Amino acid sequence: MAGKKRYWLFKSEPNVYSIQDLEREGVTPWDGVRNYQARNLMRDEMRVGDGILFYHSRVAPMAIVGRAEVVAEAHPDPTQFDPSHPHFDPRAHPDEPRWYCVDIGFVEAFEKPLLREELKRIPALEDMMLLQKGCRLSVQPVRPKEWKAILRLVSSRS
DNA sequence: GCCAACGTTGGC
DNA sequence: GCCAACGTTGGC
Repeated sequence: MAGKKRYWLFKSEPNVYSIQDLEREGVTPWDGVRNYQARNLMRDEMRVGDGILFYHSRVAPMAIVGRAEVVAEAHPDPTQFDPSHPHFDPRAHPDEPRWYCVDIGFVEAFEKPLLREELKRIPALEDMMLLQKGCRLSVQPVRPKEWKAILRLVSSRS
């Protein structure tokens, strides 16, 4: 039996990979993640069909800019084996991969991005991981009530 | 650009 | 296995 649908938030610097890039490509492997906590979430927790909020970080204005979904479960991140790639990891071997990634598919780009500044003012999002001080996790879980609050906000503005 | 918060590495 | 040094992330 399939598990219950879960929700996630993926951070990305738009100069590196933006929601427009995802819209153009349709599907992309979320490679290059080199953090064990994020890897474990992708490898062990994510299932096809899970919802993803796409967040633009380190840019003004920082915002949730769209929605994606998990379209393929975790597989070894190919960039770890490629010596010419910036994310090459000499400690990884094909028979014992160290890093994994899921594939994500574009769902929608929000007409009006939800700015970090306004998210901070929404009571239902008070405990959201994204908004906690010092949270650097680039792939993180989102609670169902947070997902609902955010989608409600999106539909109320379009 | 700054720097606090955090994760990883490596000497012991 | 501790922990200081180092590197990185990412909000501001």
